[in-house]
Amino acid sequence: MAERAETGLRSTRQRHAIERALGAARGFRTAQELHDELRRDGVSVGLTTVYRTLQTLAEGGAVDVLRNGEGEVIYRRCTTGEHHHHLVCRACGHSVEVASDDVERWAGETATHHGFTSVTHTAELYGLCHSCSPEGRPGK
Amino acid sequence: MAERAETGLRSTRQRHAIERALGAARGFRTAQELHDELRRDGVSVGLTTVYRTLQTLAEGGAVDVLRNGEGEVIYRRCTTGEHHHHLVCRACGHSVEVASDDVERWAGETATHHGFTSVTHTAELYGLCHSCSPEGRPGK
DNA sequence: GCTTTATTGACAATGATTTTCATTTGCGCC
DNA sequence: GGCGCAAATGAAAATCATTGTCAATAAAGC
Repeated sequence: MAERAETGLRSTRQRHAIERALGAARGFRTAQELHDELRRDGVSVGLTTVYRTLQTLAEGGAVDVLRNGEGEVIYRRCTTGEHHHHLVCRACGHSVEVASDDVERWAGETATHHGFTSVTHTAELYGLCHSCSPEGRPGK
Repeated sequence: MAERAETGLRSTRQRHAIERALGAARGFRTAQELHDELRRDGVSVGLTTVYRTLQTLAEGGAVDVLRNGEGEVIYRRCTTGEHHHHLVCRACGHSVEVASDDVERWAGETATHHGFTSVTHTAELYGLCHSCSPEGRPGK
């Protein structure tokens, strides 16, 4: 349940294709988008396999996992392993990736203070990007 | 599409019940949890109606909408004032409310830096409370 | 080349949310 | 107080992303 890194894990055509597609993508992709792109590329891979492979990669820390505004799971190849959060525009969906050492520290300290372990956290910012902001008018 | 406040909108038993339940709830609720609580309260309201009413309230800005870690939509009565975050135990569901000035400041600064306005944020911590922690064994 | 066993993938199943549509019911009006 | 219509309700069916099932396939090691 926690030992898998080198145990099994065969090198298959499908896994390579999925990793390549993920690497080629600049941003986040849903499993289905990735599946479509592979099909478009002429690579035949089952949707189930895409889902499963992405999960496996995510467990191994090879990809970042989060959710888009609609609750769908989205994946991205892990950029140097450091994790960050997102600032999303409520109006147009535009998103910016932001670092957040402060939040990481806060999460860790708060959890420890309350005796929690194995802590993960979510922190998303929602607002109106400058293109969507009604200038000079404070929202709501 | 933006004019509805007084147009239609009848005052029904169901809508009142849902609003009351939301007000009584301390934190976020999924539509289904709310539905269960209403049933438990002896109030008969259709699940469909709960979903629809929550959507309507959300559109009107009366409730905050976000998603829990599993991608489910969760609602909370809009408390534009003070807010806090939650540290939730993954295993038993126990939750602790935590203040977080650091996060508030980070959210504000980050948003401003990127030109966003009307920013709100969510920050939830998920972990294992000390009762559920496998002592001495790091998770996963 | 052969065996073992992880992997694959078509299909069924799940579960939250939405849609459909016939019935009910606020609410303004007479 | 009674009518009528559009909004609201809700049970059941439809969606849709995701997960489970399981027989067939194909790496890796011998």
